[in-house]
Amino acid sequence: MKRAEQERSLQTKNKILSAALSEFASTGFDGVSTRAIAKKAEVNHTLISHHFGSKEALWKATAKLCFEIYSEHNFEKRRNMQDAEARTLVKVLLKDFIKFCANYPDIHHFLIQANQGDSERLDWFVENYLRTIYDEELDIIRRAQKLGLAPQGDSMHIRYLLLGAATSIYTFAPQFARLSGKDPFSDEFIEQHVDYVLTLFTTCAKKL
Amino acid sequence: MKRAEQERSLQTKNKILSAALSEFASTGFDGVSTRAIAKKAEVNHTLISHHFGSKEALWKATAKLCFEIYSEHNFEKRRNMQDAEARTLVKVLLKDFIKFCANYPDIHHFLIQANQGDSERLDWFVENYLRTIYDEELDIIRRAQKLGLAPQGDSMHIRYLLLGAATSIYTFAPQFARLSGKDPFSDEFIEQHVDYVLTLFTTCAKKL
DNA sequence: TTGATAATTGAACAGTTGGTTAATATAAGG
DNA sequence: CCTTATATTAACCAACTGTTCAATTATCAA
Repeated sequence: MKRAEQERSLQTKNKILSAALSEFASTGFDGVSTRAIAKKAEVNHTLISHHFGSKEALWKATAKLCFEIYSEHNFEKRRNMQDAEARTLVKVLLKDFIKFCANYPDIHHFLIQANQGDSERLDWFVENYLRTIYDEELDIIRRAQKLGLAPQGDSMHIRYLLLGAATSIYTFAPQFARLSGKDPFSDEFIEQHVDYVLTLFTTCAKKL
Repeated sequence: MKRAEQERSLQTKNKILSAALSEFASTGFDGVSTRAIAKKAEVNHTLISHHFGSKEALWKATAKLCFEIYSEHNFEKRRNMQDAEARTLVKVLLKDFIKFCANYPDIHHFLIQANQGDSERLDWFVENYLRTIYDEELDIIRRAQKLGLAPQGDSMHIRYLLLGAATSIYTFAPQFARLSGKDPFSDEFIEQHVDYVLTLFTTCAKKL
């Protein structure tokens, strides 16, 4: 008779996962040891093998976590907005996307590192999760384009322009902080950042 | 009686440096071994210690190389354009910046990794090179803003928007290639990319 | 050509670190 | 209480780390 998974187990797994996200994000798969992850998670390092089987499996679980955080975040917004006017809806979605980039920089870092590392892992990630996400995102971009809320052109290309504009200041957060003396993670800054990016894209669209 | 450095020595140093740039760019300082760099450079691994002294010193030499590539590239453009009309000059400078991002993605990756790694190394980099570069860049951005070639607002912030928009598709090049089936490094694509980014920024500026 | 110096090589050091496993101990559930 | 789930400890052992040193080869000034 199997026994249900204990609450305790879930907690350790979550501690490990969030440490893994942070570590994989900063140095990539090869740059991080499972021991370093365990240390950050304040957990015995053998528990990684025990709960996830292998480092590779932990990485995949972390990738899945990225996807879930993103999806959940997105889903909630959409549900709350389902009966809004199309124009308002799309604008809120764009705004929220930018805010998400600012609030969850580790997810973006994780993706960057995945693009530098082993190509089989990237293949797996693209086929299992990224393709789904991007299909949805391209849909939003296209709707934004029709409503004059994004520049015309290849929607995939526009997506990367938006992504880059939204994230670059966080990819270079330590550098930016040193050069400007500002804290890019403060609430006021994030609000201002959202305005900058949104203005850049929407006013450009109107003009075209 | 000291003897001049041999041509042979310069060649090995350059082989090591360009391998180091590529390796540090993809996995960062801690993620790469000097042996891996030497292998990529097709050079005996002890030559790194011999020519550069230490891994740390090699990293700094690589950082300097990034700066030099960038400066040289910039300097040449400006010299060729010095008697052009201000508007044309700034437009060419922006265009060239974007093209540079597309053509030298490793330099951008190197910077990304430097922002994830040890903070003392980043300090050193910022104070010795980055601050100089950014002063010049902000100057160009401000001139572009005055001429209506870039959106209004904090010039440092605008700079990061531009940087992100210009580089993101190359930061995610493997992913982008898988999702779109296109080669972002082809000449036609780069031309198109420059158009997208430049249009995004300049038309937005006009509107404001 | 030769002697001195620069450049390269191969071997080795002296640890550290890697992921994983197996045996043992503790906690929780039925 | 007894079984199962979870956590800990110890250990393996191969691979890798940055660096040093003596030995070799290449190059140039004299």
